[in-house]
Amino acid sequence: MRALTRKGAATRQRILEGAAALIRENGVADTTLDDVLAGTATSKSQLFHYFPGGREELLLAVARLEADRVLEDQRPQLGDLTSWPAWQAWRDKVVDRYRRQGRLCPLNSVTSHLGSRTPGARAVVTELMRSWQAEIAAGVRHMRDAGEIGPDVDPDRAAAALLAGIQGGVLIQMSTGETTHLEAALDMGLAHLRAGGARAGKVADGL
Amino acid sequence: MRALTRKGAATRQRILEGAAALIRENGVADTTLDDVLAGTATSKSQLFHYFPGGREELLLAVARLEADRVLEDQRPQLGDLTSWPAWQAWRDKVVDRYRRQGRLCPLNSVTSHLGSRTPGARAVVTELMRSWQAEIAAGVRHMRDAGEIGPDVDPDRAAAALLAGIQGGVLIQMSTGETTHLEAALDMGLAHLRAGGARAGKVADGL
DNA sequence: GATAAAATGGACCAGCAAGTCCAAAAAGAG
DNA sequence: CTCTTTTTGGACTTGCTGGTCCATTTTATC
Repeated sequence: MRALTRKGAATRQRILEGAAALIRENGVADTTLDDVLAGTATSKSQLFHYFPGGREELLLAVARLEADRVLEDQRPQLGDLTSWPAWQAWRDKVVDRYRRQGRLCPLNSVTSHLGSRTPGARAVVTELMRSWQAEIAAGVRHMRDAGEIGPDVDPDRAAAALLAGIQGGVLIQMSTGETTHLEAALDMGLAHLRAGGARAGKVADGL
Repeated sequence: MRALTRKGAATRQRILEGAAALIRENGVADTTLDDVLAGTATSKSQLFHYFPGGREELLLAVARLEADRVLEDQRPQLGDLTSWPAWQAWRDKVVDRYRRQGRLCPLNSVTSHLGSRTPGARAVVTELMRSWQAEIAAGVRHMRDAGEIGPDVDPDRAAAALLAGIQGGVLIQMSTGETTHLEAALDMGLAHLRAGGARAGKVADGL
């Protein structure tokens, strides 16, 4: 049963990407299976052939696709947080990415629609957050080892805070359409790291 | 037409609160109008009598209700950010509130479900964010005037960053179930303010 | 080229949930 | 007490959308 012709694989991919595109444009709620069919020149039997779980399975696949995109769109900067200019470059890339994306956040849209019914949806997001945070933490660790950040800073916790700021910034952007909050959060997070990371009580002087 | 008997007002309220309770418990997607009817001992004609716009209007009303709750649940601490202990108390209250709330975030649930169809939904969130940020900013301003924070800190931008951290922390909690990120974001934000706000890089551009 | 497996087309079904309607009961006004 | 307005009950309609089914065509394999 694990057979899958080249043609079949192509069709599956076409459906998946077509669905993702539609959702990115119109949101999940306004994207029916028939829309996907029409938009990808496929028939219902094809969709259910490649996604036996129907709508739910398709949506989950789209979620995975979008989750991958999120990290990919931050490369290569995300994997190279080894100097302050590099951090700044990453920050700019993140802001730019979400500014382009506009109000719609396909991943949030999909997962909040699948909601609690599908544990898989949560897993996708959780996993994304985990690796995202891990990469940021690696950067913090690098800077700490390089002596740019005080040794008392917990990389994971700092990364968690930074990540939360990003997520919140994007969430707010979904309502306001502005990236103001995203930028403020990132800038504050970076400033805090640069200041040596809360060496409790001590204000950065030299630098 | 602006007639509304005492009995009528009570019924309307019963429907609204019943709907909110159901949504808080089961999420928007799994809450049908019939569920609301059953849960509030009302009939369909009543629902459409008091909410002529049907489901959409009801959901919007629920969104407003939940938005109000968010700020109310932070009082009186939110309005009294006048000392570091007070800030800490507020921080604890926020964490506690969302820890209690658990994975489900009714407001996010409702608005992301109404999505882009209803501009009103966005407006509710935007307004909530605006006043939330304003109250935080007032606190920052107070601390700055008291000399606890450097004069070069932009209260609005600091508040924006803090707010983004909160939102992101809650968002992540919706997947992970943990308040780790929320706490990390708040703690970092407060630490940063406490450290004097150490020159937050960019020039402020307000909201 | 024959046979099996996969891919495709599209009609059809079923259920649900939003919304409509009309008639009856209750409440208010005078 | 009567007349009007509001409130209520609940059956009914309707449209949409996810999902099923089977016949047909195409592709792989030997």
